[in-house]
Amino acid sequence: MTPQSPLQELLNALALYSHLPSDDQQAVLDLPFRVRNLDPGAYLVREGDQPSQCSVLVNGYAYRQKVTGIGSRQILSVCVPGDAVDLQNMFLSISDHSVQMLTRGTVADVPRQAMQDMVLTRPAVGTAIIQLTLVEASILREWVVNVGRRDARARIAHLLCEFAVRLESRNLHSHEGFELPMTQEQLADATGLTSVHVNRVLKGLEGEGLISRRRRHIQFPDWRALQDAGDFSRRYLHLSDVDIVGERPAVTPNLV
Amino acid sequence: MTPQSPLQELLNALALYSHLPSDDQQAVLDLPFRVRNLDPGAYLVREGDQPSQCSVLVNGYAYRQKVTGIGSRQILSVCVPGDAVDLQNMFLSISDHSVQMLTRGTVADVPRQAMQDMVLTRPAVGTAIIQLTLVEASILREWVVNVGRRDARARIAHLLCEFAVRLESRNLHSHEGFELPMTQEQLADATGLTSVHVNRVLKGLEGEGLISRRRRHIQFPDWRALQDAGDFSRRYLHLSDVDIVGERPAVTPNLV
DNA sequence: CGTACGTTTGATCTTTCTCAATAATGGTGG
DNA sequence: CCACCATTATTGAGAAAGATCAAACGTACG
Repeated sequence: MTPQSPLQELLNALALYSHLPSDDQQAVLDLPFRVRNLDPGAYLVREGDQPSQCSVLVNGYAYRQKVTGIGSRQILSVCVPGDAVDLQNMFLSISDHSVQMLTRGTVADVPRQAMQDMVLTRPAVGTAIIQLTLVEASILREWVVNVGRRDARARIAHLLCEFAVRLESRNLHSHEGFELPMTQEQLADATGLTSVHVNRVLKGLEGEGLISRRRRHIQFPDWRALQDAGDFSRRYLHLSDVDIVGERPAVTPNLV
Repeated sequence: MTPQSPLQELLNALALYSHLPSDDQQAVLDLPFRVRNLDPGAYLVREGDQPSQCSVLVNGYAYRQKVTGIGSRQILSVCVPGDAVDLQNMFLSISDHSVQMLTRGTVADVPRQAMQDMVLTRPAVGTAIIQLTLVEASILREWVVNVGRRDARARIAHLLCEFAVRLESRNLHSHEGFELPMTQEQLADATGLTSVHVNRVLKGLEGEGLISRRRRHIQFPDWRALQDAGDFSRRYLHLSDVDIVGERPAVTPNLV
């Protein structure tokens, strides 16, 4: 509603894991940046690049990706608004993967040096950024498990659960379900399957009453059953173990 | 040869990615710690734990691991001497995965607070630790690709290549090859395969002349061909893009 | 209105898993 | 030093999940 800095989203993301003192918050908002509007498929970073800025996703979705020697693609994670897309590149010079827009959207480019200075001189911000990075690593570990040790049905169900909870934790979707910003082929590349098989699995889940679909809009008529099918537990998202000890069901009231 | 602090290994690991001023080096060596000897299979951290110390692997090997609801195990990474096993737990309270010893070995437990203070008050150490964490994340991304988009033969070949290069970069094995510290079942859990199939693939690689084996000792008669089979490029290990720009073939003279 | 992209469906083929059994190997106690 | 036991490695045969190939169908958009 109210006009706000594009970097407000970044602040929200950081606030998920730590409380930032208000001068640190201000420092984040005062970061220099330049805004860009991007189309689906546009690259934010390319594998091998040595980027001089750190892009923050302001709105829209993006994904991390790597391509094998024989040309198949693996999607490594989906970035949501507020994600700092290449923290990696702040401390490692050469990017080891690519980041592309999934939907149309906007990013704010922050000079690498400014971001780095802030992380190193403001312990609270540094802690928050490290926490974000560690949560991303935790999600990555869960993806290894998903792709390595679950069958197709569980992989898809797990991905849908993860996405729903992550969106919910950032207040990006309503109880009604959400708009999945990916094609079935992208879903396949995220789960290590083929698009043909993804299609069949989705139909299967729909037939079982675990999801319902109208185009890419997904709803969860039986959230509990979907979690079971996907062997999903939100623990690895670390949504409530930094500030608050124990469960905090209020975060996703309608999904518990 | 010379008696040295158990934390020397940690320092070596940090030095791989940054040059540390000598007072920072000393600060690392001055960290308080307690040493423990552990048998294979011993847990360093359990999923769900809230550990109060950060363990550094001094010698031997360990692995990160998660178990799915139906009981299958996925190995997420192999830790080598010098790895700080739970940096995660320094900034996130609840561990999202387990770490177990692969071989007999020793760890040095550093109090969480001491480690955290050092990271936050010494920018050079903080930078080095963040770099280590980011390289681990990069390796994790490559594992997602490996498990998600490569066939069995490539997965095994890739794993062998990665392990060889990582050991080499820390001077932990000779040109002759190395002692693989894993059973075929653990290899299977690392690659999302079954031990039966791992066995067949290993025999296949041996038959093709890409590796040779005497028990768990692996040699590489045709290193180039093995890399090709595994679609392996060491770029994602970030071994030479922090301090030094461009390739530095000296790191693994016999493996290039 | 047509074109491009995404989805859906069917038929067939491969890779990898499962189940089962046998053979090495290393460690241990006598 | 040797016999025994628990692990680990190896091999075979059959089953299954998912891939591949091919085609038709929708839908959005210029």
